[in-house]
Amino acid sequence: MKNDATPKTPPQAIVGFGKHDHAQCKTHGLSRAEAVCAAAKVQLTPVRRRVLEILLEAHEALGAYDVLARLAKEGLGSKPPVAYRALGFLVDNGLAHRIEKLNAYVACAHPGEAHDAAFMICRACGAVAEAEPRGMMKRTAVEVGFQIESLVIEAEGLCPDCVPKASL
Amino acid sequence: MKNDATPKTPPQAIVGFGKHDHAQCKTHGLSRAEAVCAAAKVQLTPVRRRVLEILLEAHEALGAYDVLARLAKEGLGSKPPVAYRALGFLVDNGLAHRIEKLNAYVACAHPGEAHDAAFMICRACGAVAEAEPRGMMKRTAVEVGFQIESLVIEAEGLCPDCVPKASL
DNA sequence: ATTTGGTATGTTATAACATAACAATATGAA
DNA sequence: TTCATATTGTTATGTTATAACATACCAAAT
Repeated sequence: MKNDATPKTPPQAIVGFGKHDHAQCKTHGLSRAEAVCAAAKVQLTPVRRRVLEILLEAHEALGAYDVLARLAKEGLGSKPPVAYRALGFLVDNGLAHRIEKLNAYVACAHPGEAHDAAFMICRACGAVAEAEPRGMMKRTAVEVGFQIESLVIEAEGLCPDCVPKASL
Repeated sequence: MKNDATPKTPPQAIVGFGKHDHAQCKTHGLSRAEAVCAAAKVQLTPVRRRVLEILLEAHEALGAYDVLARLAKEGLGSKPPVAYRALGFLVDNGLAHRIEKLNAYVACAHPGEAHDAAFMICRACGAVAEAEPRGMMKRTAVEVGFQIESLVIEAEGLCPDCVPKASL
């Protein structure tokens, strides 16, 4: 069943930069989240579920206060910790990622257990695409004896849609 | 403050995790900075020079307000913009890097023109080692047509000194 | 049925990080 | 000198984040 009555104007990808069926990636994301939470024996509560929906609906990375503003409009919480805790939960459970360069959050493209990710962030339109971080740093780390616990790889630049329009 | 759990005893590396001649890396960093600024026809003013010294002297990444506090003690400026401008100048000219995960700054290990870098950040002692970001994301980006302008690669974990002491 | 323990949420207050906007001053070139 | 530009100083505010504590809820143990 699909409830497509939510056309949020420009279709900017979370997974990639191309167009995609947004309603589908939202429903898919939610059902994956249900499964992940059930498997991990953690609760996808109304607030957490709604925050994930908000991220899935958004066409770009959202700041904690952006999320909070949306929650507040729906009476789901109005104070920073509410948003930060829900976002923290989603990140901890591999359902969302924090983009350090933007102090913002996006729904994970491959929900499952917590994992590293690499992002390509378009400075022009704000689109964020998730990529697989391959080896790279891992080798360097092993060489020097550094034990990687988490890895942030963030590229900023222009997405395929924006390259042609680039002024600078 | 942030990293007060840091044992101030051992000299922790900026370039790597091993010991090193700290006085030397400081004087070397400063002379490289002179050359870089001369070549780029930009001014290494007293404030900027002192901020670079502060970073070179520090044994860990410093927040802008940490830097500011040191400047203030010396009468070189006491308001946030002073520190942020100097740090911005150093980053823009490849003399320092911003560590997104920490909202903090370190002197660059290979001063020269602006360049990407990868960091290994020890969550236990705050030591930060700079590594060379090799290929990796670049290929993924080319494949999808993303034009990388800047890249952040940040690993967090335990440095070689802290692995043995690891409790968790 | 009550207590207890765990998880989640609500709230206050504040810490920590960052920049816009404008004034004052210094520096260098015409 | 005079103008233009770069830098610094300052005020005010904006933005992001968390500590600390209170309350609500549910489920298992007594």
